[in-house]
Amino acid sequence: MTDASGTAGDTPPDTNGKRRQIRPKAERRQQLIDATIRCIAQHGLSAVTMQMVTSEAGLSAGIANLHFESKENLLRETLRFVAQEYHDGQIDIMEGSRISDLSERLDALLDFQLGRGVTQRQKMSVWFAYYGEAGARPVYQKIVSTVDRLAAQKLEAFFAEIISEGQYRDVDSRDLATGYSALIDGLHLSLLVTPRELTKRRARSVAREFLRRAFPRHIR
Amino acid sequence: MTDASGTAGDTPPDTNGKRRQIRPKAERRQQLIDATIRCIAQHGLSAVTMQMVTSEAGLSAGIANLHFESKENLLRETLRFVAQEYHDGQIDIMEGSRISDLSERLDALLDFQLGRGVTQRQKMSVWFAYYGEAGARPVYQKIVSTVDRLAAQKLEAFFAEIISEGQYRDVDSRDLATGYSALIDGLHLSLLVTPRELTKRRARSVAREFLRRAFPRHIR
DNA sequence: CCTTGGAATGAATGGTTATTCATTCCTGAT
DNA sequence: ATCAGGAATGAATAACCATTCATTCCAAGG
Repeated sequence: MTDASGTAGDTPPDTNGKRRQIRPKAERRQQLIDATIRCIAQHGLSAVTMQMVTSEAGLSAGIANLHFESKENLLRETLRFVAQEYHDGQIDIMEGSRISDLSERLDALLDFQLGRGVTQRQKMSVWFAYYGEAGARPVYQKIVSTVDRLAAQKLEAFFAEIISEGQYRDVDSRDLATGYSALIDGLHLSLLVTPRELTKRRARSVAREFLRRAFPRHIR
Repeated sequence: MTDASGTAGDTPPDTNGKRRQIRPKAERRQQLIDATIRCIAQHGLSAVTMQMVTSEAGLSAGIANLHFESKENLLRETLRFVAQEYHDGQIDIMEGSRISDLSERLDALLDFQLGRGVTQRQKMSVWFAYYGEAGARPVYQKIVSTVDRLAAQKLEAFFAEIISEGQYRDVDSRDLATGYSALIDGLHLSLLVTPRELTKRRARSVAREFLRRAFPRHIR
């Protein structure tokens, strides 16, 4: 739970309090990105310092600048990584060569979006920390937009398939995809900000109801 | 448009470049909160400095500490104000002694939530800036929770009225209220982060579709 | 076993920022 | 008109933080 990254693999026993380790550039970068995610989740984006990140990574002060050149760069790359991870996961399910049945694929998507991996406080915190700054930072907007657009298109195409298979009338795949995405984002937000009012279980049930009203013959 | 506060009234001609003005404490506080909102919207929460706020307010450097004691306090009060403003507006409509017809009241709610006042970039930016930090700041969570809970209850009661009037089956007012709130939040988020992909007009249509599927005899 | 390229370190630097407080000077009361 | 209270100012201060770079020392190739 304390070390929850799905990417950096095992943190080797950092019991080696002294010995200096030399590792490949890519690995160090990922290590620092993972540490940044944890710091943002724990202290908030606006409170994150380089000290905090490097010490969380168990490394020395100057190393983040060595591998990322600047703090801004590190934060940018961290956002890119989180955004990419989320959207890759979604797209993987939607392209769904893995699951052919559309109903099952819908379920899998829901599982992914409101399941363990994504709704971990860590990831959600990071997600919304950047959203919060995006209003004032075109750079962040662009990263999210780029990656979002593709996922939105895939979702629309996926919904179009379902509409066609189910012969649903009076449903526009684009509007529905927009609505569904917004709903999921909003549920993530509630889970993050008011966890007392909304359990994950209920969030899933709410999202499922949305889908059931749109695609009654594909859900339940 | 540049001075969009609904509360602080007119900024008097600050053409008086020199003369020192003494004003009631409450007025100065509001003036500083308004300036803070503008600063957050323009530069992002993490970039806001006291200098920035006080100079945006056209006042001297030390004044924010004089009236709010600390930066943290100023930010906290600013969040409280924005949250209060949003939820008061919502509740005002939902209690709706003003509009007796339920369909019309639904429309009014939608207008408020996705209309000019709320979806101004300024307000949305502030809103999500705080949400972003909320994951790491119990204080923010508490402010939002407190004010949110009441609005959620009112919305649920409002939906229950509609369900009763329309004899809708298979609809749970609580889940529907949760879903609708989440949808609106998510749409605000899209309008903020990816405005290119979503116009206000379409956001309203998406939200309306949600309501129409739940309450077909009350919408359109 | 050397040697060497360059990864990692961490103390030093310079810039930024919240906060303080001695001073100024409105303004309402007398 | 005068005065006292206290609101507002803004220069000074101390803390903090990103970034630099001289130095250290690992590890791969000879």
